[in-house]
Amino acid sequence: MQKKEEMCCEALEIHEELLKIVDDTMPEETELYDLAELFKVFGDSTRIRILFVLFEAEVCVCDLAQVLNMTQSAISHQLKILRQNRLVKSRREGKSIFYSLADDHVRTIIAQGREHIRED
Amino acid sequence: MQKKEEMCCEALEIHEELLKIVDDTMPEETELYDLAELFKVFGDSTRIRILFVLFEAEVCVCDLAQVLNMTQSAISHQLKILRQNRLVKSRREGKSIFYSLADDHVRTIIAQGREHIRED
DNA sequence: TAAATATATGAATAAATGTTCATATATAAG
DNA sequence: CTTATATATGAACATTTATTCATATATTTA
Repeated sequence: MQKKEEMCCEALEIHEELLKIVDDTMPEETELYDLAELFKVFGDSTRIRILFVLFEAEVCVCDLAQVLNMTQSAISHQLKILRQNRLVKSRREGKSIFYSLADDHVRTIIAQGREHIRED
Repeated sequence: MQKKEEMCCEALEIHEELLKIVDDTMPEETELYDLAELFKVFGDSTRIRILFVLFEAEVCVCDLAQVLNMTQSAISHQLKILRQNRLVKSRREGKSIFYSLADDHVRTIIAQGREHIRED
């Protein structure tokens, strides 16, 4: 018999079953961490703005900075985060480095987010 | 003629065109802010874990706390954020309050995130 | 080789965020 | 009406994070 402190809502059976289901379906600790890490990247309006620009064209750092009216340094720092999470890729052309979207998950994720906030 | 400081990458024409496109397609400031706000909610592994539990069942606060091995207070604080962003809804039943997913965007967004991190 | 341009990055600072602790609210039971 | 149970919440603290500033790296041009 369980101790009182370990019980909850007086619903012991449901609790046991829930534990089993969660144990079966909950992703590994590292995957949960990586998922949260990925969504953190989308959780900043500067990075969102960068992504919206890259939806339209391949753009160099200095154009991004000008279009978004931010310093080159701030943009570079954010591009590093986007790069590390494989949301964008880069390509050198002379002195400039051009950035573009890495894949289409970015578009899907942002599209779903927009749908959600539009539905109130 | 533009001043030198305002130029960039010596590619003036492309820059002008980019400005126009971005001006046409970039969402309003408030939408960008709301989007970032929404993704911030997904950017915490505790909230992600809560959502994974709610993928499987409607669960009361105290069961969530036990299953995730966290304090009731911590869970309640996070549920408030999930509620405020309409990712979960709640229903009272006696002394307990049961939480469930608000809609299916949550599943889609998380599924896309998982796909992204799995593709390296 | 030296100067100019484009980008990256480390350190510092200010702001945002998650958890804990104490406590408030709400419902049910005695 | 008093006590117990379930949940919510404000304040405090520690951690994370975005921007700025100064500077480093890399490429092109003179």
